[in-house]
Amino acid sequence: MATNATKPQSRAKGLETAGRVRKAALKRFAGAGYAAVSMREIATDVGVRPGALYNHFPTKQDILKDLMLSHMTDLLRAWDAAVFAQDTDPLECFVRFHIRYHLERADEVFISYMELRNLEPENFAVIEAERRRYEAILTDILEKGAASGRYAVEDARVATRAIIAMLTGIPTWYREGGHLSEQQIEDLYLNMVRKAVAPIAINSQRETG
Amino acid sequence: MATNATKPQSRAKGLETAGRVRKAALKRFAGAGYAAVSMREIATDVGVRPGALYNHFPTKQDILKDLMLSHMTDLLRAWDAAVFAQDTDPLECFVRFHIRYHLERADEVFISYMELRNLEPENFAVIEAERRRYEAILTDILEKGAASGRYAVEDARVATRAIIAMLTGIPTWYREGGHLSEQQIEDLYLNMVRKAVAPIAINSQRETG
DNA sequence: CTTGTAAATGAATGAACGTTCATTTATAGA
DNA sequence: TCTATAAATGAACGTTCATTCATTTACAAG
Repeated sequence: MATNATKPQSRAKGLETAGRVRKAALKRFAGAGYAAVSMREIATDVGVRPGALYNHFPTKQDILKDLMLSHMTDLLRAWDAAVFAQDTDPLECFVRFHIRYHLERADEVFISYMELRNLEPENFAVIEAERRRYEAILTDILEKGAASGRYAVEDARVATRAIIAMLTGIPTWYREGGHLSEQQIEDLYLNMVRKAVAPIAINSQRETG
Repeated sequence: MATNATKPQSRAKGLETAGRVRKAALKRFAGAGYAAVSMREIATDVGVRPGALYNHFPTKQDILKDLMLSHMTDLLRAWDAAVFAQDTDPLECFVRFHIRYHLERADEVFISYMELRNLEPENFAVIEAERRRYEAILTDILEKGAASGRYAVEDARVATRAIIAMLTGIPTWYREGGHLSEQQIEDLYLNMVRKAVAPIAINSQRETG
C-alpha cells in the first residue's frame, strides 16, 4: 500500500538527508541553472539513488520553490534581526545589510533571481510577493527621508530599483581576497548611494573639464 | 555523399531561414532560458522540421553563440555610431545611450547576461572580452572626468560596475505605457548617476531628520 | 524482541532530448 | 532544358530525463 511522494518525515536521518538535498541542489542550480541540472546529479552529490530524493521532495520543482522561498523568508527575517548602532542613518543600515547578506549568501541570491522564470506561476507569485516586501523596506526609508528633506528622490520606487540593482550586482564580480575588502566595497557603494539620493543640484551638462 | 552540417549557405532562401531561426531562438531563449528550449520548439516556430535547422547552424550551442556575439558586436558598433549634441557631457551620452539601447534590444541584452553560463568555455571567453570592451568605455569616461575634477570616483572600475548594473536593471521592470516615459526614466537615472559621481562630500551618518 | 514505518534501493516507465542521414523537393546557373 | 546543389523532409539514432513502485534495509517505540 506504501504510497510514496513525500509523507511527513519525522525520523532524524530523513531531515538530515533533506538538508543535504537542499545544499546539493543549491550548489548545482547556482552553477549550471535549474533546467540544466538533473535529479540524478543531485542524487549523486547526496550519495543516494535518484528515487530516494522523492522521499523528501515531491518534484524537482518543489526543491527550487523550497530554496527560493526559504531564501526570501530568511532575508526578511535577517533584516528584522539586524542590529546597528543607534541613530545610524537608515539608508546606511540598508546598504550595509544588503551587501553583507548578499555576499554571505551568494548562491541563494543568485538562483532567487536567475531562476524566477523556472517557477510555475503559482510559486512565482509567492516569491514575487516576498520580493516586493523587501523592496518596500527601502522605498519606505527613501520616502520618509525625502519627506524630512534628508534625501531627495524624485521617484522612490525607481530609486529603490536603481539602488537594489546596483548593490545586487556586487556578488557577480566580488571575490574574496581581491584588491578590495568587503568593508571597502561597503564604503564605496554607501558613498555612491548616499550621493545619488542627496538633496543637491547637479550643474547640468555642457560644462567642460 | 551529401555531408550535412552547415556548408556555406549561398541561396537567398537559406539566409532568410537562418534569420528566422535566430529570431525564434532569441524569443525562446529570452522567455524560457537556453537549457529549457528544444530544437523542436525552435523548428516549430520557424515552420520547418527539426533536422532542417542543421542546414543553418551546426549545433544548438552555435545558435546561442551567434546571438550573443552579434549582440555584443552590434552594441559596440552602435556606441561608435551614436550621435549627441556637441559638448554633451560624456557621462550623459553613455547613460542615455545605454538605457535606449537596452530598452530597444531587451531580449538580446537579457540572454547575453543570463545565458553566459551556458556558453562553452571557448565561446564564453570571446563574449566576456567584448563585455569588458564595453565596460572600458564607461571606465574611461569616469577616469578622464575624475582627472579633470568634473567627477569624483574613488574607484572607476567599481563605479563602472555599479552604474552599469543600475542601468541594466531597468528593462526588468520598465514597460511601455507605464506611468513613466522612456524620457523620464532617462532623466531620473541620469540625475542619480550624475550625483553618485559628483565631486561633493556627504555629511556623514548620525544626523537626524 | 517484535513491529510499524521511515528511508533507500534497483529496476523500470514513457517521453523528450540533440543530432544524423538517406532521400526528396526546389531553384539558380549553364 | 539539364544539372548541380541548396534546402527541407521523415524517420530514426542512442541517450538522458523526471518520476514511479515493489521491495529491502534500518531504526525507534512498544
